[in-house]
Amino acid sequence: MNGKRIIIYDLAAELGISASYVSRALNSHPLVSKKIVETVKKKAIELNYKHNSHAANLRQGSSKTIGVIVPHINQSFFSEAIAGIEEVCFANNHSLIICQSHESYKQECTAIETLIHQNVDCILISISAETESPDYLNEVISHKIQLIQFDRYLDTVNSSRVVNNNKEASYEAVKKLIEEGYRQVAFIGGPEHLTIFKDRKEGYLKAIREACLSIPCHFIVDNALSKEIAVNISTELLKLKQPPDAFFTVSDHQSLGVLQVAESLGIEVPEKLGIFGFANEAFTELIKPALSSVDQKGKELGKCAANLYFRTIAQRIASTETDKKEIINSEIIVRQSSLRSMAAVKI
Amino acid sequence: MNGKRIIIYDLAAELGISASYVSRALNSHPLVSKKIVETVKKKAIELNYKHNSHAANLRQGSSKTIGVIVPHINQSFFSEAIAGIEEVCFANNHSLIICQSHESYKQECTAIETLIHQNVDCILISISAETESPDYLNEVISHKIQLIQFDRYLDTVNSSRVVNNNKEASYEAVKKLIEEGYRQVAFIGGPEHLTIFKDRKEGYLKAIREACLSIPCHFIVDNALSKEIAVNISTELLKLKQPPDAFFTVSDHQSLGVLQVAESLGIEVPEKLGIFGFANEAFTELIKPALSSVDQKGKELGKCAANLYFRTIAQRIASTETDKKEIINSEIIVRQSSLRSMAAVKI
DNA sequence: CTGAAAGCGCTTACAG
DNA sequence: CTGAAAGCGCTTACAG
Repeated sequence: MNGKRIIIYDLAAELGISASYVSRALNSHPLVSKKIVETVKKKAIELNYKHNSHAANLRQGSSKTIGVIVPHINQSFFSEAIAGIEEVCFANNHSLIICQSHESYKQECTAIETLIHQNVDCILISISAETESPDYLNEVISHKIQLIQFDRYLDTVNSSRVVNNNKEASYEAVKKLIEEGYRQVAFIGGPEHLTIFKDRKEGYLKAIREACLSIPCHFIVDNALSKEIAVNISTELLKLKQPPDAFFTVSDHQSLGVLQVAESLGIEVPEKLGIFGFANEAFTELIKPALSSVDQKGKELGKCAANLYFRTIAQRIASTETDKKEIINSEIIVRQSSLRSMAAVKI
Repeated sequence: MNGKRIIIYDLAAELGISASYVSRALNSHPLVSKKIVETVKKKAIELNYKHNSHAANLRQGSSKTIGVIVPHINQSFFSEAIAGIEEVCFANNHSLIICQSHESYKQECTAIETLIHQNVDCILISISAETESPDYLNEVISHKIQLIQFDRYLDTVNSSRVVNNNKEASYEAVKKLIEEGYRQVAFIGGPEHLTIFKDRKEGYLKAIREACLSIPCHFIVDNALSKEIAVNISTELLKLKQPPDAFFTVSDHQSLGVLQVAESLGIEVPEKLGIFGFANEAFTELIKPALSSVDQKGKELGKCAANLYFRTIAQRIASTETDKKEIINSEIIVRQSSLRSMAAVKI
C-alpha cells in the first residue's frame, strides 16, 4: 500500500484506456461491453480502488444520501422507524445520516444545517418537542431538499408526512379504559403545538364525551412530555380528595412515572387505578403490571416515509406537487395495567 | 428563491471581490480584515448561501466527518456511547454518520464500504457478534482512515481501542453473587472470538476459582448472546436435578430471559436463584425483581473514543504510531435480583 | 464503441 | 491585503 488513494486515472493508466471510459465501465454504462466492464471492475478490486462519493456528488449535484433527524435514537419508536428507513435507503442504494435533536430546537437546527452542508437529497424529520417555528424546515425546502415529516410534525410547513392514526388510537385506548369501568380518566399530554399530541388529546376527549363522563379540567394536563413532569402531576392528582381512577398519557415514559407514583402511594394498579401509555416501548411488557400501550408500527412508518421520497424521485416530480399525507394504523395493546375486570377475576 | 444554489462566485459577484477572497473571508482567514469578514458573512446570510461540504472536502482531502458503526442503536450502552461521540464531534466541528450492523457481518461490511465512499476521516466501531475476520477493518486502515474500536473489538487488528475493565467488573459481579451465598453460579456468555466476552468469562472463572467452587462444565455456556438462546439454556439447566442457584450473563437481555424462565418455573428470585446481568439497560431497574448489572459508562466511553481521534489529529501523528488502549471503569450495580440476604431479611 | 475537455464548488499555493 | 489559476476526483455532453 503506497500513500496515495487510487483514483480513476490510475485505473485508466494501468488499463491503457481513458478515464472517462473507466468511469463508464465502473458504472456499467450500457454502451460499454460486458467484457470491458468486467476487466475494469476486476482491476478496481485488484488495486483496491474505492469510489469517491464526494467527487461524484459534486459533479452530479446529488449526494444519494438522505438525512434523518429524530429526538432520540434510543426510543423504541424512533429506532424502529430508523430501521425501516435504513432498509428502504439500502435497497435504493442511498446512504443515511442519522442525527438526534435531543428534543432541543437549537440542536435540531444544527442538524439541519449539517445536513444541508452535506448536500443530502432529502431530510426525514420527526421534530423536537421544543420546535414551534417552521423557519428552519422551510429553509430545507428553499434549498430544494425534499422534506418529509413523520410522527411529530408541524402543520404550518408544506411537506409530505407520515403519521399514525393518533386520534383514533387514543380514542380506542381511552374507550378501553372506560369499558373497564374507569370513570375519572385523567390525561397527561404533550406540547400543544405538535399536532400529534393535539390529536391524541382529541381522541381522549372524544371518548370521554361519548361516554358522557364529566372530568374536572385539572385532570387534563398539556405540555408534560417527560417522566419527571408526569410524576409531579400524578402525585398531585392522586393525593386529591377526589383523585382520578385512570390515566391516559401520550407516552409510555409518562405512564411509567404514574405507575411508580401509584406504587409509592400504595395505590393498586389496575384495581384502583388504570394506566394506558403510548408508543409500546420495550419496557412496557417487562414491568409489572405490564403497561397497556399503543404500538405505532415504527418500522412500517419509517419504510413508508422513505418510500415517499423514492417514489417521488422515481417519478421526477417537484416536491411541492406531491405533498402526500400517509396514515399508518397503530395497534392497541391492552395489558394488565388497564385490565380491572381481569384483576377482579384473578382475586 | 430562484432555482440555483448560491455559490461563492455569486457572493463574489455581488460584493465585487474575488471568489478566493470570499472563501477566505467565510473561513475567517487571519489575513482578511474583520470588516470584510463581517460584510461577506452578512451577505452570505442575506443570499441564503450554504457552504457545500462536498466541494470543500474534495479539495481539502478531508471530510471532517467521522463514522460510527454499532450493532444496534437502540441498546442503552450503544446509544449512550453515540451520545458521547456526538458531543465530542460537535465540539470539534465534525459531522457524524451513524450506521448499524444489526449484528450481521455482511451489513457491517456494507457500512464500512459506505463510510469509505463517504470519505470519512475516522471510523469508530463496535463490531458485530458475527465478525471474526479482520479483513474489512484492515481495509479501513489501508485506506488511511483512522480506525478506533470500542467495546467489542478484534485484537487481531492494529487499532486504538477503548473498552471497559470487563474482566475486573465480571469478577466483582460474580464475587457479589458468591458473597450472597450462591454456590452454583452458571455462566451464559457471548461469542468467544470477541475479547470482551472472553474477558467477562475470565473474570467469572477467576471469582469461581478464588472461592474454590466446583462448577459442572455444562453450567458454562459460550456463544449465547441473545435472550432466546438464554431462555433455552436456562430452561434446560433449571430443570436439572442439580440446577444452578445463580446466573451471571454477559448481557442484560440474557438475564432477562433467565428471569422470565425462573418466573415461569416458579423459582423465586433472588431467594432460590440469583441473577446478574451486564450493560445496565434501562429496563433493568424497572422490572421486578430489579436486575443487578454492570454499568459500562457508555457516554464516557464514547467521549473517550472520539477524543482519541481528535487528540491524534491535533498532534498530527500517523495512526500506527499511536495505537492507544484506554480503559473505562465500569460500575457494579447491585439490585434485588442478586440480593438473597436482603430478601431473607424482608421475609 | 471511445476519448478530450469542461465543470461540479470549493481552497490554496503562488504571485503581486 | 487581494486575485488568477490550478486542482480535488468524478461524470457527461460533445465529438469522432
